[in-house]
Amino acid sequence: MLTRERIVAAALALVDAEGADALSMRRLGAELAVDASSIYYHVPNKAALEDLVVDAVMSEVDLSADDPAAPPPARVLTALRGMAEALFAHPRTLPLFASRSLTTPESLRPIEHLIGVMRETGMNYPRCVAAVNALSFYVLGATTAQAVGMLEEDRDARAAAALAALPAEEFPHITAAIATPGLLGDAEEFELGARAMIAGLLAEG
Amino acid sequence: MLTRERIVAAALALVDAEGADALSMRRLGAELAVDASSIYYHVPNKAALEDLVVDAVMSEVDLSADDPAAPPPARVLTALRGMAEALFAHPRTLPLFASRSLTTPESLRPIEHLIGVMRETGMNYPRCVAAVNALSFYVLGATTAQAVGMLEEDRDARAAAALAALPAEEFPHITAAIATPGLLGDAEEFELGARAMIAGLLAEG
DNA sequence: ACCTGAACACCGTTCAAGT
DNA sequence: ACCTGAACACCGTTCAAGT
Repeated sequence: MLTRERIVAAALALVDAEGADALSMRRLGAELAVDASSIYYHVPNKAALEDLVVDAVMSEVDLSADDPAAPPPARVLTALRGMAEALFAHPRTLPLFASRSLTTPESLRPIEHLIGVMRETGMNYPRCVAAVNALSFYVLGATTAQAVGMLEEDRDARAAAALAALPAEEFPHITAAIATPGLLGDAEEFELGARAMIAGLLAEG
Repeated sequence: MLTRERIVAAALALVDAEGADALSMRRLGAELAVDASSIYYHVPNKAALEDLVVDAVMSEVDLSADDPAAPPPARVLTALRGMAEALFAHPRTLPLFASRSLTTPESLRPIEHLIGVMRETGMNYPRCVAAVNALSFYVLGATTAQAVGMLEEDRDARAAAALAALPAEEFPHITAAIATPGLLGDAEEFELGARAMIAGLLAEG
């Protein structure tokens, strides 16, 4: 029996293994030993399926490390770490996050959690939402930047070549930045940026 | 005569008018009154074309408002405003930004500029890059959030319906946030988040 | 040098028909 | 209720051939 769960699990596995471009209804059907058209009985269309893949990844976020007694900045940092961990476990789904949206209660739980923590600082809702939005995009950005290294196959040699070909006189900083080895590990870099953003966003509350 | 410039201009116009999904080599060929295969003489493939569309938008960023004598935080804010303005002028290209990368000198100029300004605070290169990365993703995130309102056609009614259907007991904050009218205009919200991030990122320099 | 046409190997989606 | 098969209207990319 085909179920929505089986379909989503197969779709996520396919994206993990071969990238977002490899996800097609026909290919997915083959993977499930079923005709492509059968999928439409369980999922309205491909866009909805992509939403569900994004939901599945976001549902893996572990919020159990939260200590409700800790100060808000520490709690937010813990939550962001949890998000980064889940995203990093599925780097090839990252492009989907930008164009798709969260649709299930399970996947919206981390967002609910973050708004709740921000809220305890006395910030009003519109500002909480803006702050959570900024933080979420930071996590997505930092995770994407880290994933670039491990996904050379997906990555365009073109982009790297373009950076390398940049005239050093006109682009001294980019040139120098490329030449400077990352003094910080990825994890430390993530922490630094996250702490900075949290401090900034909570300071003006 | 077909040129790379004409192709990119037509591609950007097409995405602006009908969204990123409408961009196909065949459709673009029709728009240029040329066979789809002719495009391959000027651009290696569709991924490269999408890179060039992203480059074209980023090249529109106006950095002329920069005052080199101003303090770094003010200069960074000015640059982010310029980026947001350019992105907001082409909201339907935003999904492309997440999956494509900048490849031309013109489009990398705002990045070079930002790194340079950060650099004047004495921050080392890896941290400058991390900071600029975080700020860029903030601009992308904030712009995307703002664009959602004006692009209902692209937007899934599914996403909105999912939020509305969320059980209020389990998701009190999201429910409340939806019900709370945006007290801040989009522009003010962008400014607040941007100032907060800049303050946070420059503070620990 | 620049463009075309045909071909190859794919797509997403619908819908009558089967069980 | 659940799945299939065929069909429709598309795709990206290649490559010999034309001018």
